[in-house]
Amino acid sequence: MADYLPTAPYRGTRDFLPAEMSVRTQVFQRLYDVIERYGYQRYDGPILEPVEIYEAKSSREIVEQQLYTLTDRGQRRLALRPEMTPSVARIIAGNAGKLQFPVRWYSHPNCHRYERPQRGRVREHWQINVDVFGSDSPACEIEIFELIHDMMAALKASPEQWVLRVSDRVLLNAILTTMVEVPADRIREVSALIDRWEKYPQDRLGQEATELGLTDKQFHRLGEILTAGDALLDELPSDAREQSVLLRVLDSGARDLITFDPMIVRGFDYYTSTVFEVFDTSPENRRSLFGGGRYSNLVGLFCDAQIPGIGFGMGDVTLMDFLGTHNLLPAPRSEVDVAVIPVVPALAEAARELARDLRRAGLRTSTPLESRKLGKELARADRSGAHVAVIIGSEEWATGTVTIRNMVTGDQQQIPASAAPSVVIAMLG
RNA sequence: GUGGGUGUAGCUCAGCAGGUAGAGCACCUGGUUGUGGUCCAGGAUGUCGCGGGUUCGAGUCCCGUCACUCACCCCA
Repeated sequence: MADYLPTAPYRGTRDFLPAEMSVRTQVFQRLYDVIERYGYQRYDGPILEPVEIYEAKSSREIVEQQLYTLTDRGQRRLALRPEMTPSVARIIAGNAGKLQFPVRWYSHPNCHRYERPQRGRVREHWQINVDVFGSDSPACEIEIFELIHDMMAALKASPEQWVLRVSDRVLLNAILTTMVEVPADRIREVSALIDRWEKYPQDRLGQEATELGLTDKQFHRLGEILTAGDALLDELPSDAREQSVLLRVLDSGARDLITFDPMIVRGFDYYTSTVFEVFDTSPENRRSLFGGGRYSNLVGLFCDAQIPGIGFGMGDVTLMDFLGTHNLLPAPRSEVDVAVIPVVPALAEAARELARDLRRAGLRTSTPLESRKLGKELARADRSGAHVAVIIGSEEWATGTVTIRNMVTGDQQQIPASAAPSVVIAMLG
């Protein structure tokens, strides 16, 4: 027996058959529509990038363990993009001279990371990226947060099904420095610990805090602060208040769009102030649907210009889990609206002729590729989701008429062939 | 990279004190030579993930391996 090649896609990647593709297309189209309504324009870039653009500012874990890398025939080190933000920063830097800032851009790239696949995580995912470049204004934050709310509304998600949690690294640093007295060289490690605060049990958190040099008193104080919620905002040091973009958002009318949560830190090194994530409130989906933040210096890797950016990524895997969990997935579209079926092979030409008229009227129309019995073709038409069948019989065709069958009710009528497009459209409406 | 669970028909799964492999759904044919979805009658389908071991005999026990899956790490 021959050894066949495997039919399963490479681990962590997915095939999308038409039914699933149809669902995805509908979901994504709703999101594109919302994003474009805010004036964001779509761009794209290469899936391959020089490794160096990730080494400087992504997370260490991604570069060291999750990057797909290769060397080209000219010994250049390349990577399959694990995320889009460094690419878009590169594109912005390379074209800064001809762009009118602030720039609003979005894209929908596939990104690759070498991970162990599990719920919400695969090796190739499709991530909608939305970014604003060239503005430090808190208006960027507010617009992005409003946009996220509109995207979720377009998916018919209700507000209690998800939560937008926001923090600010500048604020967090000030809190750690002044309120917990964390030494400057420990800020980053303590931040990473905070990122895991909800996942680890208290004793493990305490143990790691001790290893980082925190006293029991400092650890206790940290716990108080992280769980204080909005009350924390009232006891902030004044210099933190002045520096934080987020506090200006919280003082605005956009207050109700977000939940302030100092436990949001995020892993990417390039975030400089605002950071945020969207979570499903349903417990089986524990990973974030959106993740993003403000990055002041990323474009600086590529040029002298100081062009700040803010944006987020939204992954298809966690999104589809969310929609599935809350029963928000749209139904796949049918293959066709109408099937034209000749009763005998000799009428195949007539069927194609009529199908041509139906297609010109905008109807998605099929004709049989194989000559089979009428019953077989009707069954096929039914399974393809066609709501209407047009049956072409010999005597009828000779007199210029066809039979129209409503596939849902089974009702049939004879009509002039020339009236078929309008009659079918009326039946579908 | 670390740990747990699962691999039997196209799909969902049953099978177990080790004794020659099953159900439902789907599929095919006919009843209906110009009528699908219902109904009736019949039918096809498996290297029981792979390799080795124990045994008279292994889907069932043991070892290894691969795949899938869940969790950790990290992140969409």
